[in-house]
Amino acid sequence: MTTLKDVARASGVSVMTVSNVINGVPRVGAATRERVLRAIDDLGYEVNLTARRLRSGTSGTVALVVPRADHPYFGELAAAFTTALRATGRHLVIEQSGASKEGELTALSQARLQMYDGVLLSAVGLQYADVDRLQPDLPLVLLGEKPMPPQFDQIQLGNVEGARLATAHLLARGARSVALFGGTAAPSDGGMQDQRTQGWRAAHEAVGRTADDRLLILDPGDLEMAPSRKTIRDAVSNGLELDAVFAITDQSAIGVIAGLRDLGLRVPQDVQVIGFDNLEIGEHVWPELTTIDPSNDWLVAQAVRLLERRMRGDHGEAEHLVTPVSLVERGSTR
Amino acid sequence: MTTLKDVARASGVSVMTVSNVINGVPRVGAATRERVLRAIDDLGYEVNLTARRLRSGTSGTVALVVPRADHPYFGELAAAFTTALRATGRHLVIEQSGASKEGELTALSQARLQMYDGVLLSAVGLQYADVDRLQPDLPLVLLGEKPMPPQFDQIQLGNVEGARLATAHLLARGARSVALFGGTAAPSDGGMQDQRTQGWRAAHEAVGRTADDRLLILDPGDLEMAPSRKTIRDAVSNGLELDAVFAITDQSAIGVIAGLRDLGLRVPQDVQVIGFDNLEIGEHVWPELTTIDPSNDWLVAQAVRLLERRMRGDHGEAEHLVTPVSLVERGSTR
DNA sequence: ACGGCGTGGTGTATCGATAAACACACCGTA
DNA sequence: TACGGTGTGTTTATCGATACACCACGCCGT
Repeated sequence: MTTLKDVARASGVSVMTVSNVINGVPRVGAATRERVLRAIDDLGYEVNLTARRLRSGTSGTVALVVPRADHPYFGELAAAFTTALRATGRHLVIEQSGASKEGELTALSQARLQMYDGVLLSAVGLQYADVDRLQPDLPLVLLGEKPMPPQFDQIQLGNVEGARLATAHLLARGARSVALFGGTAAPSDGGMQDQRTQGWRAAHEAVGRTADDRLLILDPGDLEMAPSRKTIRDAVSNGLELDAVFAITDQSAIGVIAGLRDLGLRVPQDVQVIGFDNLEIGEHVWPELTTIDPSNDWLVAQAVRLLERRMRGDHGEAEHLVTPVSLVERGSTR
Repeated sequence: MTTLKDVARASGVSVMTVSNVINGVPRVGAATRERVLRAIDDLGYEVNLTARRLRSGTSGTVALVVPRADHPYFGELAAAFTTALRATGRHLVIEQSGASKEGELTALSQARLQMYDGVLLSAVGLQYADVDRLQPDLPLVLLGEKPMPPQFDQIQLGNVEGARLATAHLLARGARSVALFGGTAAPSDGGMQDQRTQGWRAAHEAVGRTADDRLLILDPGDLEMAPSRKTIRDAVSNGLELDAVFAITDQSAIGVIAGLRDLGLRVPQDVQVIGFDNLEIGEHVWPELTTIDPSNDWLVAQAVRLLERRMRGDHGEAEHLVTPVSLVERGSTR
């Protein structure tokens, strides 16, 4: 590998001058600059970023900590962040936390280790207190789904509002028994599933009804398609009567639709289904999936903006944002 | 940030001794080691990987260069690699090349820049000669879909065989006009699309027929769902007669199925459809997608194995592997 | 003639970790 | 007493890039 020293020797100047040429420092004469540039070209020199990083104390890399990288929602998120960060010349490294507190803490400690310039943390297992203990100067944006310490920037999806919108849509379309797929029985950590459950209840109350807890179907395991499919099938076979399902994620909604089809039920004629996330795939499955759009692009743009601000050293007031949500009506509801 | 120096000062020894304790070098007395470990604990010291990297000349990261990170196939690939590499303590960075030669060359030059320990390159735009020029000691595994210089390790999907299998399946199920969606008119770069087109032709010849070039529908743009859907719709509306489609990827197959449905055609009764990639989603859409399984897990495992070998400095003969493929029969074919 | 100043460029120390050579006390043995 | 070996630590140099202080030189005005 060729280094500054090689270039310096080849062009008969000091390493410092070469460094200055590379960084566009104006105290280099035109002739010298010419000579150095030619040498750089001849030798095919490229800066060693590791060295530059050590010197500057930055890494040019941002970590995205997610529970599972292979879930389509996080896949789309990761791709969007990769693109958004490239515009600022930074790289994204994905850390999988396995949705556990330990995994997330490890990732954060790794974060210091790797000298990431910033961290985007999709907190699932971490609690308020865990995050509260973190050094407050770490450029960290919480994509948290639950209440988190105010000293950190934070962007939440409009979970309650989105779930309310979804449920209200089903009710408005004549549904009488709106099951909630993937909810939580009792509010526990205030996380995403809690919030969407809350929206489901709120929508019922808004029309003077009460959500029926027997229609609350618990998360069958990471909300993946295959277990979701089996779970809804078992629930309905066991006599659960429903004419609509609000599935807490698009991924599980696709599983739910598959499960209903296994039973010979038609969507939306027999059972209406609505999801949450607005995955690209939802537009092309059959029936096309009605869903809630959580404005992911907006979330990504804001997260990058906030992170850039922190990475520039701004220690101003933390921002707490909630994404706008909207209903995307397609064929899986009437 | 606390450094070795701080720990050394706190425990009254030299930095080198601290370093030795951390790295388990056995030339440290038990009492001293105790003292140092306590200091490390007290100060919450963690090694600075950037410095270690500069010193050791490695980076602990591997780059995966793909055309588009947001395509589900590459998403699944990236997640699988992230997991596989974590087992060896390494990180994955995803570089998007935009499927262009320039993008891929930039990524490779970046690769040197970033001092990646290795590169997994899904070559689309690069030609034989471009890759041939690369320094042969770069730990590089080509996930290339086309013929590449023999000095590099290379894993190809069983494209020809898979496409043959897919087409043969359709023919065996009584299809008379098997369209190829996303093929290439004339072999150009020997890439994935050429190879799968070749398999489509081969399957026809194997049963004494000749593939009809009017049934060859060109790639409408990155094989994404929305353009695929529109393209198949236009083709059929314009009078193209077909009773089966081999879509070159699952992603486009899902678009094709949606497009056919737009026209009121039933899958598989009116038109059978088969894909290629065995994406997880294919199992849960309706009709469930018949497809070719390219053994992705096998590919990932082999790629990591080969890369590890190179990163260990092995300069032995390069391996050229082809993944085994198999037919996954589901509901989109009869 | 001489101090002052701008231009162009060079040494030196530093970021944090580590390999390799070196220092030194202590022991047994000839 | 002299000498080699062993067990523990320390010093020095280095990875490659860069911040900062400093220096050489020519030109100016007084």
